[in-house]
Amino acid sequence: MSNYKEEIMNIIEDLKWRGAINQTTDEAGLEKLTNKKKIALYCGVDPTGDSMHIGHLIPFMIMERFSRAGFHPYILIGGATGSIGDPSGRNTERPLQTKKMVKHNVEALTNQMKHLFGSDSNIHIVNNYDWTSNMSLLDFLRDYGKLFNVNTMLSKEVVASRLEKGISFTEFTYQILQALDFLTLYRDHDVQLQIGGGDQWGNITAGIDLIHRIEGQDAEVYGLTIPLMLKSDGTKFGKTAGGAVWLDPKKTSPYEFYQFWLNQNDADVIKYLKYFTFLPQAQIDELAQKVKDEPWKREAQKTLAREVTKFVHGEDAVKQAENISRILFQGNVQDLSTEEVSQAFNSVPTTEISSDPINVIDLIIAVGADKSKRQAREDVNNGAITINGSKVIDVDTTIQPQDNFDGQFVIIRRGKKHYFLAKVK
RNA sequence: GGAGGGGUAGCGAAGUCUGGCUAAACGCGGCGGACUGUAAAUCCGCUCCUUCGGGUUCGGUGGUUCGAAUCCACUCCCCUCCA
Repeated sequence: MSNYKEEIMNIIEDLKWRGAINQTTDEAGLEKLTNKKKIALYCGVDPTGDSMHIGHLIPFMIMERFSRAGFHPYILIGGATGSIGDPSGRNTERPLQTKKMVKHNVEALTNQMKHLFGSDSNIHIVNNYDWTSNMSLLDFLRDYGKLFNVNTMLSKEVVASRLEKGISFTEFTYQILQALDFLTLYRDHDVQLQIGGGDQWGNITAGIDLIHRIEGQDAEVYGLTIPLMLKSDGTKFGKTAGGAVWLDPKKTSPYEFYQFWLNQNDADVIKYLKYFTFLPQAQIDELAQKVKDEPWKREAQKTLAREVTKFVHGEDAVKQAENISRILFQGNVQDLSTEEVSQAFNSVPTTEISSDPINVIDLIIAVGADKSKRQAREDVNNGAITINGSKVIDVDTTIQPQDNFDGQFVIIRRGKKHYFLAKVK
């Protein structure tokens, strides 16, 4: 594979091709600047939860692209802004998080990010709590409040849309805090570009305005927003039956993560390849052609799953996920050795059972494959249940846990791809 | 404080006047199956629990009744308008 850095002519051109740009404050100016200077840039993440899901990857992929192209990205964790509440994207007031919770989330997210980008990454992580927490109210009002025109603040879409239902002064002030972040990063780290979701436009321009006011009109700063990621059917990207797809392998196993990407449909897969992988344009175009010519091979989906899993969980996780997938979908579990079972089912829900003979229905419940016996019976009657590779269609079947895999495991499958493992004590 | 409206299964929403035919329409979501490419779309089935006898449900409590989501009383919560 060719080097990403050499591959692209201009980062902005590349982002455009990848469909990663919704709007910019001055595209021509930004393109010119990025051509002659490896600028610093930032995007913010508010600690609204203690774990990241693939939605967080959307801005991160762009940061990583900048990083690989030699730029200097900063990821700002909103220890301050997160304790205020961003009114963007909401039509009601956000419940305040306790300070303790914000702190906990900040720590959790920071750790996850460090892990995601690796210790040798040149992506820096900063926390706006550091420059906000000790500012006095009087300083805030005198130094910055004076520079914000309430009329302008009111006219921002996010605020305007809330005026009817009401917005607290706290949330109203959010844009000032975010503007202050941009200013601080501009001063301390020469950050010249802020990136955010489409709903961040107002906050980003607030920052640019503030910098212009304080540092002068010729301060060269830009904003760029990312389009909302939607599936081709118009539904939200990144949700599955089980909820969000998490980056934490404890919450979403690498195998499940891999499967999520593998299962993307033809209409979306190229869009995701452009967005979530670092593959060069030529290779993606080639894959796009393959989707048209031989869709059943699912080359594009496989590549997408491999690349994204590699980025998030590493090469070994990809190998393991591919291995598990091959066994589960192409082979017969009965052909597996006991050793292979424990490998392949490492990330599958596992329950300990005794070695006594057990009724199928009870086994299904014990292992958590269904939540009620009623449902379990229905699934058996529908032919949805497979034990150790053979279909069970009689609800009165008795399973001998010791019959397979050296008496160590029983493999339960519900439907096409839900596997459960019973470990015999 | 005053006047109205509302709380029904995971969600949305009928049913309440005219009590039983209502474990409760319909839509969404979810699950399974068919088709297929571990896709999308479509189609079919299921979607409170059960030892399959039954049991427990319509904010809560108590009542009327042979019988209540439906009628009555009290109570809690939510929304809108007025003060």
